[in-house]
Amino acid sequence: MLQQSFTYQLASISENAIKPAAQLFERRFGLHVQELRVLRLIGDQPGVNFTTLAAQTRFERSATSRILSRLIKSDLVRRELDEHDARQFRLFITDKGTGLRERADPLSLELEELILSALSPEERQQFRRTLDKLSDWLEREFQGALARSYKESGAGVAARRKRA
Amino acid sequence: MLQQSFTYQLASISENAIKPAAQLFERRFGLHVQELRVLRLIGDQPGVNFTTLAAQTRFERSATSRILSRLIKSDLVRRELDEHDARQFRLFITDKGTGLRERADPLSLELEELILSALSPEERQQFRRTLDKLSDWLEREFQGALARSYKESGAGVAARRKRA
DNA sequence: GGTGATTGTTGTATTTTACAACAGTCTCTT
DNA sequence: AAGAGACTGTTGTAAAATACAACAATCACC
Repeated sequence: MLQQSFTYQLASISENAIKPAAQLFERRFGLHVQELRVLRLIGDQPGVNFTTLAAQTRFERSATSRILSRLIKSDLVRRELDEHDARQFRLFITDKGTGLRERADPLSLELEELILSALSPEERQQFRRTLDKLSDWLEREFQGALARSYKESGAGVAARRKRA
Repeated sequence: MLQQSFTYQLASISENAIKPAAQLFERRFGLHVQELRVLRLIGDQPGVNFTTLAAQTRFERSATSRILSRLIKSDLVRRELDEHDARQFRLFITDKGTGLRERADPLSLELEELILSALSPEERQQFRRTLDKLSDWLEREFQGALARSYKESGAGVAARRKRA
């Protein structure tokens, strides 16, 4: 095979791993992985509000909001008004939601096992450590470093984007 | 932070790394990364035909076809009819395309350097090895292993998909 | 009590992605 | 040599994902 760029390789791994897994979840539980992820975030942080939640999902607030309303309609999540601030909701997982998680979480772990089964235990450990390190750096520093190294005139950027 | 699923972490790394890089390329060269990738594939395999190419891009043939036509219109790629089979084209990179690559490729390498700069040289090496191993396994075996472990009735699958 | 900020939702435009139909060409069979 | 079927690459279009901005309700502060 050709010399593969690292970023491409990463993208392709994550796609090859995620897509089939996502389909499996959808078939089994009738839930998109994104919904499952929001469900988990709420389950792990009883009483979160929307803004905090949306910041963790890495999709748009609007998307998060729609996912949320589906979860509520399916009775997997419920929300209460915050007693101190009527603008906010506090979100909780329901018993039904907990039940779903109890079935879904083991499958997630199994799948992860399966994906990583190509690696030896040491490799696996090392790999996770490296991933942690890398994702940390990417979230915190990378964007800034990139901007510093490759900044261009604001005008140029804006102009190009319009045209495209 | 919460216990992160491995697949989610991968996706988020690749997104955080790729998106800003892609924007940079677009600003600099007026080319989407996908187009750049197709350009590279053609440059590295002078005379490829469309089907082979499409199999390597990991997007749809239709998408590949449209990307290709943009590259041709921009005079970065040219195509000849295959002399033995009039159904096929053979694709070549043009001088203009080569010129573009000569400017774009170094930037790719630099960016990759920057992304991986969080890791020590040993980590980096180990990381790439692991990625190779993993992507290999995912491409070759994983889908099959998944199907074997988690197969469900074909009817059920089809039915569910209709409804969704 | 009025101004500006914040919370979460909704409408809508834009882009991406997928699917399927298609014309042209080939291969193989009879 | 003619017809069936398979292949190549392109195109139209539907569906889904994504982004953006407007919005009503509420708050906080002067």
